[in-house]
Amino acid sequence: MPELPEVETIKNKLSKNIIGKNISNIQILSEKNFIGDSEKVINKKILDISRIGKYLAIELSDKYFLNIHLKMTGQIFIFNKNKKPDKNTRIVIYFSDNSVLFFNDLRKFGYIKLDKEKEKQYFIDILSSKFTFEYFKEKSKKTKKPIKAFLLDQEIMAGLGNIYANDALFLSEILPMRKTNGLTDDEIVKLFKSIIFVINEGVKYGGATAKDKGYVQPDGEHGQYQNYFKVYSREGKKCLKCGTLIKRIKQNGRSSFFCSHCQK
DNA sequence: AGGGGTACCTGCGGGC
DNA sequence: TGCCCGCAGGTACCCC
Repeated sequence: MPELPEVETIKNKLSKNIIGKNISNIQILSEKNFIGDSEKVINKKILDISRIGKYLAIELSDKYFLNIHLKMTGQIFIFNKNKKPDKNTRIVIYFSDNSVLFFNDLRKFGYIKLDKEKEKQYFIDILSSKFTFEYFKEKSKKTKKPIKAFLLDQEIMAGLGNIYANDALFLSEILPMRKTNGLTDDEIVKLFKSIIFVINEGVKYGGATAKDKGYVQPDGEHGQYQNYFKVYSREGKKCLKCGTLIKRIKQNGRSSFFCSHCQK
């Protein structure tokens, strides 16, 4: 579920809520969703929270990190200690001030991993200064696969998922099945700008909350970017620019949405 | 090497 | 109503 804007929103809200707290206990309700020795987190203090791509890293005292990936349906909530786990609660972290962190995940793909270092620090995060136009252009010239797959490759640029990749292609008027190294220089410019734009819009609206079981913020608030989708999930609806009906195809097992008139 | 397909899970909604 | 199928915001792993 969550892409860069969703994870960024979670990071920002968590920062306000849990930095400085001490962990008093942890309860693992689903073994596969916690990796590492969970006992080691007890009595650690939360020092900082950072994000790279779709990964969250909670820095603990004694140089430990809780690396978190939410995959499709992971959620993080902060409640007071009276809140009872529900059927999707996989991990509960108790703080000494009587608040709790819930890790909920319907599909159980996500995880919290205790490690001695942050994950994927080599990633080029889209909101970082390392993600430059020169870098983007150089990578695109060397890539033969379809542009949609290129945008989703976290090793190239970290943060885009299916929603924002589709919307960035729509804004730059490029069809998702085009070969990456076949794009013109002008298209590369437009695409780079569109990526930055949609990611920032996603952050501005607090991410996209589209379904009951999907992404919500740690305080239960919903994101609003779903009200600003450009093509994503709009199959059969009118293109916002020209009125042509939006089409959907499958690429590498994922849906791609596009306007066959506006996108070339 | 790089690309595609599948696996990992659960639940929802549509068609018959 | 019930069953079967496709679908879901992600990525690791296998195979060619």
